Amino acid sequence: MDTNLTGGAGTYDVSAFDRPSVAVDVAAITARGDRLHILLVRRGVWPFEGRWALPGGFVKMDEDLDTAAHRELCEETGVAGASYLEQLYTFGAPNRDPRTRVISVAYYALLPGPDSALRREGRAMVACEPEAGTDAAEARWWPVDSLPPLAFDHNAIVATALSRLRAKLGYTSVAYALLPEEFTLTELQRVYEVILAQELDKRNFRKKMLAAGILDTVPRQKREGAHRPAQLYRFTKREAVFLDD
Amino acid sequence: MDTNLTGGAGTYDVSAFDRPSVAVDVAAITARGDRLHILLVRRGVWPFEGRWALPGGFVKMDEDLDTAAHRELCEETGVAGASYLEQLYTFGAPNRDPRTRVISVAYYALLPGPDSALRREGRAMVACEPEAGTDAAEARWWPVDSLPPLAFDHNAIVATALSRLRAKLGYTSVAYALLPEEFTLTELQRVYEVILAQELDKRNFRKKMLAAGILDTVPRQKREGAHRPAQLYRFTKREAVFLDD
DNA sequence: TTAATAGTGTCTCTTAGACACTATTAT
DNA sequence: ATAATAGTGTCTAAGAGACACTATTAA
Repeated sequence: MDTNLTGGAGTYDVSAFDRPSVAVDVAAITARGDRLHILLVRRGVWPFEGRWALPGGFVKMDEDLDTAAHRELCEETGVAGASYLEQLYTFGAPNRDPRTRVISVAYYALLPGPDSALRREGRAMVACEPEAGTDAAEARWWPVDSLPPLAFDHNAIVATALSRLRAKLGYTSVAYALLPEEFTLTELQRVYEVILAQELDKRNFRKKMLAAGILDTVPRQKREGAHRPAQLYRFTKREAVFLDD
Repeated sequence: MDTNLTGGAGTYDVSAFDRPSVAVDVAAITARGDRLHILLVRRGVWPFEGRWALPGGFVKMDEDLDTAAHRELCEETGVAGASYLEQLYTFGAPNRDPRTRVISVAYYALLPGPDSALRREGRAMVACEPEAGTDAAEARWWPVDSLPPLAFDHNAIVATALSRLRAKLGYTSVAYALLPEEFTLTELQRVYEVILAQELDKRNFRKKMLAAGILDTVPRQKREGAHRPAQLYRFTKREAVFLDD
């Protein structure tokens, strides 16, 4: 075997070593009802055939990692409108995949729920043409607090994603990615409560959010049901900015 | 080409796809004098021959990522005593390496300086048998605020490492990894000042550290120079615990 | 005695959190 | 009128940060 790593300029034997495969896996998260949900696909092939897993797959040779994450999410689940996507951690234990050495770069994605998901149920997936030959047999949103046992080390990936999301909620405005463009303060509070899994005080919450200077008032109200209509807001920037600036 | 991905249990054609190579790169950080330093190696081979780079190399087929990071650090620089090692981010732009597609899992490592590095200079490297065939021609500590242009995207990796370290300093006890087992409060403060690149108030700093409950007083003093001796402390746990617990 | 560093307390301001009532709407 | 949700202010406690002097040692 010619391991020509030390040769002169331009020489490098690409096939000299066995190489691990590189995959991306995506934990797509949304808030609906009073729980966070994760998008899972049921595997149609060995290994873990029939088990639920995160959408994901192998990175193409000329493809950026972020691009691969978007693509796999879209191909396997039809979800195209991720409003936030962030690299999470790279999982590379030698035996995490029974097929061969697979190193997985895990991502998490945030999606706004279906309209008014914070009150009632609905269909969340945005249209996206699935490619032929995908391994996913079925895709479904699962509430995070009652997940089935997942394929590979995907339970660990989900746990990492949730703890990262909880942390980021504290010092950035990521919450924007789980909400529609315009929303009421009650809806915003609901997202925080769902992620943190605890009730928050209404007055303190509103004080803090308005003081943070990340919200714009929109000259419109949301009227729904037999009660006082609610003021609508939007995030000044639809990106995750740091608080305290 | 037989792309047997969908076959029955146990069948999977490992050679079906072109695969990227996977490397680890390590930003090893220490504090000496009044600056942070990073350990760089000068490349002896194409590409970027002669340029300085982070120690790193390809992940072996059956090797954990963390293990690979430790190994590369040790092989290329002789540094074996990293007291903290954490995965940082995975860099995978398709053209970050001119040889072929290389996806790099970046780590950062923290090392205590040589004895009293916070006052005077010294030799920091701990013994470790370098293996034959390493690509590194030379290894040196560089002050982070005057780095040369590095190979690949290594300047970006260093920047990421520093900002992560600064952030973690605020809510964990990682600082332990940059200090010897026993140290004075002044030395501890020095580490904080060097990382944050700003002076801190002595009284407030000591109040906060002692209140955090992560330090034990050791029944010993450090006497050095013509002045009052200083009380020695050690971290209750030599690991990065969260503050506020 | 001097030079050098160790060690110590108070006050102020900001922030987080507890806490309960009025306003507006549809029916 | 009633039911349902929107919207609002005060007080207290804890933490962050500004600030200056005394203590101990070697030479």
